[in-house]
Amino acid sequence: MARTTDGSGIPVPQRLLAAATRLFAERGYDRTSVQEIVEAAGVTKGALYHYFGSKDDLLHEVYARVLRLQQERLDAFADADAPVERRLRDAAADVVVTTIDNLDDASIFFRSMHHLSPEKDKQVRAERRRYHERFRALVEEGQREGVFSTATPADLVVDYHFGSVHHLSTWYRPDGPLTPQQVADHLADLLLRALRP
Amino acid sequence: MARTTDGSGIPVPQRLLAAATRLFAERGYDRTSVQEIVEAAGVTKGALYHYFGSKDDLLHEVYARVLRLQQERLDAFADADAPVERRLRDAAADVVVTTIDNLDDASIFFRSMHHLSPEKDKQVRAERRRYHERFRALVEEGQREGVFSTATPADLVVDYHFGSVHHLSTWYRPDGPLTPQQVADHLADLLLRALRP
DNA sequence: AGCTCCATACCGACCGGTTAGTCTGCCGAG
DNA sequence: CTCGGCAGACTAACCGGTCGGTATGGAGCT
Repeated sequence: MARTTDGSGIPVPQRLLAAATRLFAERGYDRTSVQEIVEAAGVTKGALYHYFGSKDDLLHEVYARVLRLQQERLDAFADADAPVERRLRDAAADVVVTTIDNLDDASIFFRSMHHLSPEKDKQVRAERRRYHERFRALVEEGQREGVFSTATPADLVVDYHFGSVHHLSTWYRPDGPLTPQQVADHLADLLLRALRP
Repeated sequence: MARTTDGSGIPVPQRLLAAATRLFAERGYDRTSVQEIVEAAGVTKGALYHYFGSKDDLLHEVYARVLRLQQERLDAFADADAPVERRLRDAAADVVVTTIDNLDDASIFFRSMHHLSPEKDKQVRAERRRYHERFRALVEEGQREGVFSTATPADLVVDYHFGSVHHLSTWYRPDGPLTPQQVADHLADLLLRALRP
């Protein structure tokens, strides 16, 4: 067992990351002190600065984890063997579901980007761009095939949809009337309906 | 002349508000010190605390200004004498244009809500809710008349559209290829296309 | 016209409190 | 004996907000 765990069996770095995620989402990055993070994780500052270089590093880790997950899932849906309208719909719905499943991550993502150091900000933006472009490629593919309207530039269509995803952390409440899957279906529907030729 | 102005002729309170708006949008509320604000406005702390009760007050003023403007414009469009699809379209496009025209306000609005004191937060949420409901009423009206699809709950439609408005401050750049009006037309188009029965 | 008086507008040194990050050293495992 | 893993006291830098003081212009009286 050793010193990397307490009674819970979860290693210290992960406990710190989990505590930071929750607190960043709750109070925001600046309003969360490292003291609060280490207390929530049941350790002290020594432990935090043993594993992470700075408070900023912690935030970056949250971003890296989210981006990795979303990119993997998007790639899987985009590479599937199905008509493009089906692949886009599945991808659009999936990002809604996974975003709702990780609403804390989403709040942090969209509210705290500007707290990253310039280099980390650059790195995150680059990865987001890759994600955006993969998604856009799906729209463009459908437009070339004639199954999607070309009235709106693909870039704008992607931003339109991700605006709504972004917005989820503002209004979605787990105790509301709609399940994550229902919301996802509706939002994917709206996207596909807007794209009808 | 007197002491309420410097060479620019703009009164001190407005200079403070303008400086705060720019800085809050640039670096975020917490990363902006009152010292920086007063320096940008060309005064000292004494002046700031003479006109405003707290730093928080300054933020609240920004919100109040934005909310008032948007609500007035929405009411004007919603009350117009025209078919509902036209009124919704105009309102949807207008909020995009005015948001782009005040991108700083928009960044602050969506990124710094949680920095407001509980009471002010409550007040802002209440006004936003009124705005949301006015917009939703337009969608519902069209749905009742049969000119809009009822496949998606009106609430979700409104959140879908405002997600994209919210998102503008993330990606829109004045030096990009699209004018504010062009973006507005496209986004309003997407909304109306998604609502076709 | 001149003088007094006071409200308004603003200055800037100062205070209590908080923060991210550092550093020394202990402890248990191998 | 050594070394990763961590504890926790410490520091230097700020930060929001306060407060006594100063300058200015106009109202009221004579």
